[in-house]
Amino acid sequence: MNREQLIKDNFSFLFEEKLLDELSQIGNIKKVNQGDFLMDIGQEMTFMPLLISGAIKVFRTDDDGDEYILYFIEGGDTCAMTLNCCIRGAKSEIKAVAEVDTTLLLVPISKMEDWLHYKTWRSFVFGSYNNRMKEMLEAIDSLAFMNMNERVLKYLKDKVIANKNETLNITHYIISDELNTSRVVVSRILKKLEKDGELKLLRNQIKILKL
Amino acid sequence: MNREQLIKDNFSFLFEEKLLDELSQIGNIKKVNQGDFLMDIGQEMTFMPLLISGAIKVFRTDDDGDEYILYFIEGGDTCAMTLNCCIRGAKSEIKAVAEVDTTLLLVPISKMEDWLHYKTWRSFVFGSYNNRMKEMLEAIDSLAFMNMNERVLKYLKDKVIANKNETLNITHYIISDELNTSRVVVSRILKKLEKDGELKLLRNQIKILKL
DNA sequence: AAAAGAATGTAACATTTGTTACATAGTGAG
DNA sequence: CTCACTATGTAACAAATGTTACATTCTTTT
Repeated sequence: MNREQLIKDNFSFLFEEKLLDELSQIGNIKKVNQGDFLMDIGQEMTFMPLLISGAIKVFRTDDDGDEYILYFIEGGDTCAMTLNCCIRGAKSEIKAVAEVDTTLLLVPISKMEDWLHYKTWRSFVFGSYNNRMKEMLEAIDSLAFMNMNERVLKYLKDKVIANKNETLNITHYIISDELNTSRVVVSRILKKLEKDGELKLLRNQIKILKL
Repeated sequence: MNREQLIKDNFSFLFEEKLLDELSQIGNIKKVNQGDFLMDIGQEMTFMPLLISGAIKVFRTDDDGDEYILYFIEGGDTCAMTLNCCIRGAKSEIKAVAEVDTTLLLVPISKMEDWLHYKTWRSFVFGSYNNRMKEMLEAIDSLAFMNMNERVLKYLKDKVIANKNETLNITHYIISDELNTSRVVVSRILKKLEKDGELKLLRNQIKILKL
C-alpha cells in the first residue's frame, strides 16, 4: 500500500483534508519490529510518532537499571505522544519499546506547534496529552492501591489488549522485570491465578481465560 | 492591590502585552484558604486556575476513600494545569486542596484553545502539561522504586518547599492518610528519621533539619 | 544421546509493611 | 482542676513481598 493511501486510511477520521495533505508530504512511515527501541534512554526526541498499527509499551526506568511499565499504546489509541518533556530528567528516564511489529508515522517535533491552527490537530494533541495522563494515573492507581496479585493480573489483561491475543508469549522473568519485582514472586502469583481459573500456564506462554 | 496590577506583576514575565490585557479583562481573582477544596470529586472543571501565590496539593483518590498525594503545585510553578482529562473516569478521581492560603487567577476553559495563537500562551500551556507529567512520573518513581522510609522523607521535603517553611504543622495521621499507609507505620518511620538526625518531632509539628 | 541452558515449581526464610492493642502525654472544654 | 479528646510511642503479631537455594522439565547445542 502506498504511503499516501496509508495515511488517508488511518487518519481521515481524525484530521481535516488539508492537514492530511500536509501529513502525506511531511510524515515519514517507519516500521519497527517487536522488541525494537523507539526511544533510547537519554535520547532527545526530534519527531513525534503517530501510531498506524501495532502497539508500543512505555516504561519508566531508574538509574539502577530497574524499570516499571507505565502503559501500552495500542491500535484505537492512535497516538504515541511525544514524551520529550521528561527526557532531560536527571535520575529516571522513559523507555519505549515495540510490543509487536508496529507501523508509525513520524512527524518533526516542530510541526506540533505549526499545525495548531487546524482544529482537528488541536483536538488530537490535547486528546493525546489527556490520554497519556489518564494512563499514568492508572499506573499510579496500580502502585498505590493494588497488591501484587491484582497488578500482575492487570498487566496481563492490558497485554492481551495490546497484542489482540489472549495467548501471551512471555516468561515469568520478563513479567517480574516489567513490574519491578522478582521472578519467584511472579511465579507464585501466577500459580495461584492458575488455580483460581484465571489463566493457564505453559512454557513461555500464558493463556488468559477470563477477561 | 488592584487586580490588573496583580496580573501584570505575576504574569508579565510569562505573557505578551496583549495577552496580559485579555487576562485582565477575563480572568477572575479567587482567594482560597488553607484546606479549601479546589475541585471536588467528580466535579467538572469549567475554569483553569493559574497560581498567583500559595500552593496546591493534588491527590488521586479511589472509590474506597483511599487517597494518595501526587504532587504539590507551588510558587515558581505558576500554573495548576486543568486536569479535566480525568474527571470523567469511573473509579478514581482527582482531588485538589489548598496547601496554604492561596490566590488564583481563574480563566474559562474555552480560553485555553482561543489563546493558542499567542506564542507565549502556547509555551505556557505545553510547559504546564509537561510539568504535570514530570510530577506524575516522580510520583510513580516514589511508588515503584522507593521504600516507605524514603517516601515519607520525600513527602516531607516536598512539603517544606510548598510551604516555604522547614517547620511543618502536621500530624502523623495526616501523613499516613496522604501516603495511603497507616499511622503506626508513619510514627515508626518518623522516630527512626529523628534518630538519624533528619528531623525533630514535636506535637502537631515536624522540623526538617536536613534538606 | 549427552550436555548445557533456560524456564518453571517450590520450600524456607528474611524483610518490609500493615494491624491490633494499649500506654502515655499534651490540650481544650467545662 | 477534671474529664474527654487527640496525638504520639511502642510492643507484639500478621500479612505481603522479596531472597536464596535447589529440583525438575523442556529446549537447544554439540
